[in-house]
Amino acid sequence: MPTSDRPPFRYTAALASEIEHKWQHRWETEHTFWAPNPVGPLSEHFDRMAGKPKLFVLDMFPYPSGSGLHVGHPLGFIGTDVFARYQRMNGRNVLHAMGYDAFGLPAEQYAVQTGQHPRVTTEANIANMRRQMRALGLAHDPRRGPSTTDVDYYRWTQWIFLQIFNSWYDERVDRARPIAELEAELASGTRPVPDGRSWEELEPVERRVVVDDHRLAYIAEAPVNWCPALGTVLANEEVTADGRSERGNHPVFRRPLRQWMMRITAYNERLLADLDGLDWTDSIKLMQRNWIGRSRGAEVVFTVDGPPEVTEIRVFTTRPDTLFGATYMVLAPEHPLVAEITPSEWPDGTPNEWIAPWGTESSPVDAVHRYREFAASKSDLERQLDDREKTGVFTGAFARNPVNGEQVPVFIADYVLTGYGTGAIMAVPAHDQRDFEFATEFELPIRAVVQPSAEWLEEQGLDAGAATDASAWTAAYTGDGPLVNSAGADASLDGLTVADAITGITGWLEEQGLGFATVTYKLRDWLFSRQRYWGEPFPIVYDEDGAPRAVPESMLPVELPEITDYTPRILADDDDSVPEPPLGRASDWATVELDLGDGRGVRRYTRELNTMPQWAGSCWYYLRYLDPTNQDAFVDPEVERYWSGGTRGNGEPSIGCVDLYVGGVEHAVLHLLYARFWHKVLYDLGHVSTPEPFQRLYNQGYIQAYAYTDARGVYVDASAVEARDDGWFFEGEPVDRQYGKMGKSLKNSVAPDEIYDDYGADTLRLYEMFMGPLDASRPWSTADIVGVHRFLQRFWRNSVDEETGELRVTTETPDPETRKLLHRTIDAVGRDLAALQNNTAIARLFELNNRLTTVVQEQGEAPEEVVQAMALMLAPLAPHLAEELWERLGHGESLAFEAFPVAEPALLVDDEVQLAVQINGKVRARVDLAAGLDAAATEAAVRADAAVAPLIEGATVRKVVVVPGRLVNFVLG
RNA sequence: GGGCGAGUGGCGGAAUGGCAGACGCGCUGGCUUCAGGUGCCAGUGAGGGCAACCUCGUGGGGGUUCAAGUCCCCCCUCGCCCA
Repeated sequence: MPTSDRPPFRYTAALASEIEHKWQHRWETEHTFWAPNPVGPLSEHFDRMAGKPKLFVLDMFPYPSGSGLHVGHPLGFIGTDVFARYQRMNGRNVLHAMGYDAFGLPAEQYAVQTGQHPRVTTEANIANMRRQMRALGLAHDPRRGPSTTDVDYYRWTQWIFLQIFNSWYDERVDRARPIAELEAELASGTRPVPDGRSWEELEPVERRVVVDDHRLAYIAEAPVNWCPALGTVLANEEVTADGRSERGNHPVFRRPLRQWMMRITAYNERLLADLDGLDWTDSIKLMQRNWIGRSRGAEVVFTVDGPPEVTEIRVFTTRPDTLFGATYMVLAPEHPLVAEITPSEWPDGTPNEWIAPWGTESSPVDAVHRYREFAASKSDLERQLDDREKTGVFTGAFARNPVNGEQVPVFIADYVLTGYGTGAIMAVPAHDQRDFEFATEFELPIRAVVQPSAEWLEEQGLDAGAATDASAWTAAYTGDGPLVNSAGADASLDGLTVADAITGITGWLEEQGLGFATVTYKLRDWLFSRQRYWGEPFPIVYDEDGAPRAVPESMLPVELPEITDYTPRILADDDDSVPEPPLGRASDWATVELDLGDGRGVRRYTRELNTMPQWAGSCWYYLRYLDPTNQDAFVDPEVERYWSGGTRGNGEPSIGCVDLYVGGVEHAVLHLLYARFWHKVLYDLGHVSTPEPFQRLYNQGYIQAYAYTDARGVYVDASAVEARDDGWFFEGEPVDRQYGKMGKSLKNSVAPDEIYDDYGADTLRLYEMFMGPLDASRPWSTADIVGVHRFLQRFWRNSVDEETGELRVTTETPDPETRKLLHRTIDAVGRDLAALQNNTAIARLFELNNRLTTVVQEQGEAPEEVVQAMALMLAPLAPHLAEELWERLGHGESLAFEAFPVAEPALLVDDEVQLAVQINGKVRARVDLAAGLDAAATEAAVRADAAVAPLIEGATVRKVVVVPGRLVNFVLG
């Protein structure tokens, strides 16, 4: 509310709001940011884009939360908007849009509590977020904002699932192929049936099993993380290190269940190799590589003697060189051979401590059973914690070490995981820390086979005698050294280095048929089903033979049925509880009569009752942005080709679809890995034209905020805390200050709406971009906003009379100094915006505006040349104010497509430069010289300078370093 | 424990190996048609000096270099990822 003293046309929150609403409305009604496709329904005005290169800018898909946006959320959105607007002014056809990743637990949990259908909550949340986004002035194409929960969207999620389901990975050509081609190869005999029989011999059901075993989406009985409280299974990544659910912190149990899996591991090598062609930071690439976890090693065959027959146990080891040091073996508790090798009686002389923790009175079978139950209560992550006490139990079986025929006891222990390697290890306690701890716990022999360095022995306080005798060691030695104690009847490794020993023993094992070199990966197949309601239904039905059958594409979408109770249920209230998916209660829907078009006519089927995980919808949304209204395809191939590929920053061809992808580092692994995997499948099947989804990835930082706790440790409303010299106070009481993520729980959220009310959206945008580099996290400070607001206010005042609202610009040429600064600013701002360095671009604009303020004070008017260029430079950052000034300057059209100003090169060079003159590296004088002098002329001129001459007079100049245009350093002797 | 990244005024942050602290907040002083948070101008790393200037200064210690916030080694602290 303007008070009497406030000029009527001052740039206040009220005026900003008026301008912002006006332009948001104009952009919407004039379709300013509609990015035309080359063909199809969204191709209107494509001719205007003829010859312009495309640019696809993408933000990570937001989840529409019930509490709406706080000021931390839009940081990346503003960053991409500034970049997109800048590139639009540089002549690119820019696609920038925003959809919603709207399936997921919060809406469903709210539904469980209130009975409100998740769709109602979800749509209200989306509407609220759209309103908040629109108020930010983001230049999105509003036609391209799907939600994963739209039936028209998840229809295509289901379609992609079917593509994956109907594919297999052909190792021979290293790509996915349609499953029909596999069937043809099996039928023709080009490809043998795995069990050696011929295709003709197989019953139809058996044929299905063979084929289903190859599919990229398949059903498997697998140990999963079952979370009864959430009523669903979780992916490993959704379970914390202490065995609880990441969401809600509920206990999680290991449990074998029939689940949908995605064969992402088929793509291990390509997911690794293709990272090389992406413009991602090294740290993100490293995280992906670590997650895939490729390691070379050898598979070695150990044998367990008798009854009834010899059993082979395959172990994977990265250290086959230490084979002579293997003094026991460990199988994962879930290993399928455990039951087979476990005898009914303990062998004579079994040490008590091997079985004691699980009951000395028991038989091996009992002990193994009890231990397995114990292990099932632990998550994979928990089981791998180094500092955990090692637990395990002796199975009663002994295996034979292939290199020396030694008998070694076989244990099961939860530090060995089924999913990694072969689920079995040879334990070399002397050279593996976990094995060492286990061996110490169970008093197993520890045999040194790699001689430690003298340095290590000294650190451990051991004498030289301990080099080949590990009995006194207190830790495993994992370094390099000559092999010792490693001679058998047929092979000796003694004296070799670790690397040579690995090569040597691997070769020997291969010759003997006892092992071979191999590679394993940490990455495992992706658990793809959830026992939830609010997700995409699988387009899968089962008939009486139990095999999954695809719902034909023509019958998509398979819509979510209406139900009234969303509560997860457990069918039995004990350890063997089985999840009952909520969809099981939609009995009309769960059983269906269909003609699958397979020639068998209408039959009765039951539907898959699980739903897809939230990752599914976010795996491909960027592709739907390209062609969101297409009813015949998930994206038109021509449209996809148009927006994909292109040129990288370094001029090389792009292998990705999206040119710039901005989002938080928390998605560094899972989302990016899953999306890359789906994209590669689609690529193999010919549905997309690039092998990768995201060419350039940029991780924005976070806006964090201070939070305050009172004497009880309870968070208090941060906005009501006042800072005094002696600390922070809430309602007069002292409080403690902490620093953390902005959010409801810390009571430190600031809503963008508050900032619009006090300053306007342009100020908020500018502040978020100015407060630091986009990739750094920094604290929010509402008090600092006034700085950028003042800048906008001053620029406005420099251009528009605050009393009359009239423009106050002159067409006269600005003075030379001002022009020079203008062109330097243009040069710097252009470079900064292109490099996403919006903070320094804004600082340059401040400097130019400060100059402009002086000019206006002196002359009463602003040079139009400067105002016009500044409006254009400000357009990506504070678009509403820029548009308003542009219009007042007499332009009829939006400046969204105006060319960004270009600096005149002549004005970027100085005719005179100031050089620093250093004596022994310290600045002692400054000298003004004509620009462009070479080193010799510079030195001569500097020596001749009156201020410099006395500094070097009489001294011996040992060396002179001249950096023309910058400095001269005299090194005196 | 391993890997990656970061540490610069009271605060947010600038600096192709070349004059540290751009720009903004805050603070100090002043101006105004002003009671008041968002008007305007100037000053503002620390210490010293009336001054021009001088000394010190980018987490700590060493090194490379004519020259180091920047490169190398060790250490400390924080963050993230992995174990």
